[in-house]
Amino acid sequence: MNDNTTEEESSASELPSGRLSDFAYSSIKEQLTRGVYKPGHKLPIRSVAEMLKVGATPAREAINRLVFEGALVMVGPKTVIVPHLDLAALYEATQMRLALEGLATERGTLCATNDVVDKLLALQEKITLSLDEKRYSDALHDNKEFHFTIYRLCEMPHLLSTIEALWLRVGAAFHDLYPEFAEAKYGVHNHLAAIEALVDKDPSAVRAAMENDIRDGYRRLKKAAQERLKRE
Amino acid sequence: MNDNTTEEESSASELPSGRLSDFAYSSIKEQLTRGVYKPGHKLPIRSVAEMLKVGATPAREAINRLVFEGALVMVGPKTVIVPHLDLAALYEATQMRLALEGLATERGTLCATNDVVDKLLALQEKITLSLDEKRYSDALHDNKEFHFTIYRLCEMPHLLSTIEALWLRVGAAFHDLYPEFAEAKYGVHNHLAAIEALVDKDPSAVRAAMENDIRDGYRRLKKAAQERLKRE
DNA sequence: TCATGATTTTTGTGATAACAAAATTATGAA
DNA sequence: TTCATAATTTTGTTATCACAAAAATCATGA
Repeated sequence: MNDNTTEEESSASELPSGRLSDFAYSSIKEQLTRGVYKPGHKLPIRSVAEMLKVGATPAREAINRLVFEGALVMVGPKTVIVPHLDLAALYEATQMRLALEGLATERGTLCATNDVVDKLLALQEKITLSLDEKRYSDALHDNKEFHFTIYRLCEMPHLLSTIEALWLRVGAAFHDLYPEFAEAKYGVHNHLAAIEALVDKDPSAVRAAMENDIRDGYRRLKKAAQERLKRE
Repeated sequence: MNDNTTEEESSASELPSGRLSDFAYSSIKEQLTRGVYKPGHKLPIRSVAEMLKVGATPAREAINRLVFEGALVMVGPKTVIVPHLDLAALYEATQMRLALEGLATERGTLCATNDVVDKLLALQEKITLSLDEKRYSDALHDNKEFHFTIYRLCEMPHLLSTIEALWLRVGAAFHDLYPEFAEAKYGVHNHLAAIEALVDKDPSAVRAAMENDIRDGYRRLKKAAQERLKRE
């Protein structure tokens, strides 16, 4: 388990290879981060099973795992849904992100090589380009890759998978307002500051930059969520 | 899911009520924290199922969940075992504990009432008494309760369950050397400092005390583990 | 004694069916 | 309409079985 970390995403309907439970898990997970389902959408075992063309057992296992991770929520003994916007949950996730991603950043900084810096620079360029061309989905994807390229440096596998679960949790509940969220040149300044500090091998400076990035994202997401909630 | 938080432990073989998966989960979990199994002990689905007198499905689900939480480890495609002593894992868990429990402490401090302070004082007295009478198991239990009484104050449910998973992970791998670990008046000074700072409503002071407690525990556990590893 | 290959046993996975409980829909009265 | 209740459908849970793959055991030869 915990093969979360280095999976390169697969664009379309991948053929089930390996354990069907894992296939079901990553399928639902991808649909969640792509915003296929609206908040409140029900995910009954049999429907998921039929959709993915697997039996009930793998579907059940995948759903349970996602509930456990917080990417889906149980609102009744027999009803699992995609989570609604929830500012308290967003706040909690953000606080945990600051603590955990801050830790990973600081610990990883000293292990950074030139390769890493190059990769980060390349990623940042891709992000900027994607934003200019309004390909928000790509921008979000590379933004995630930027963060995790740093977090992977510290070689703490469980820390990494815990952070991934947090991203998934936020992504599941807030994906549908990512477009408006991404509008404002998301995180460019913070990313560049992080890279510079990384070159200087200054752990607390890198951490500060990343924390700023997280907080900026939180503020923007919160604002978008509040406006959305007001409108409804 | 995540009914982790406020379960009062049940001393003996509880009767399966509610979902059998949950029953299996808490049974194994309790056995793990009680140190019933030596590190390296295999936990095959069918054996667990037979032991708990449930079908294979609930046993499978419980085991998978514990693997996911890190309380059990997979060492092969078909073999999960109780984890061995692993100093790197202990270090990683400690770093995460410092980040997360520090967060919970700081956030909870301002919400503390007099009731809480009284409860903490009572717990600390129980701990000291248990240690004097060499009832280490009781001391460990109340020590955990002490910590979580503080962590619960911030009302961040997912943060809490993540912390619980960390305790379980450390407990599963290191339980068998808790006696030697607990010998030295574990944490008394730090706990008292935390209580005082809590009365003063000084978040960073409470956090510092709790972090000290975590670090002291880490050092002692590490030392005991190193000696154990050398002896073998 | 130890390594290596073959054989047997064990084990995880996934499909399926039965059951009880929950969720939904229909019904009826105020 | 609105609310409570009854009927019906949906749904999660669990046990069981078959199968393939892994693990353990045994046999063989150096």
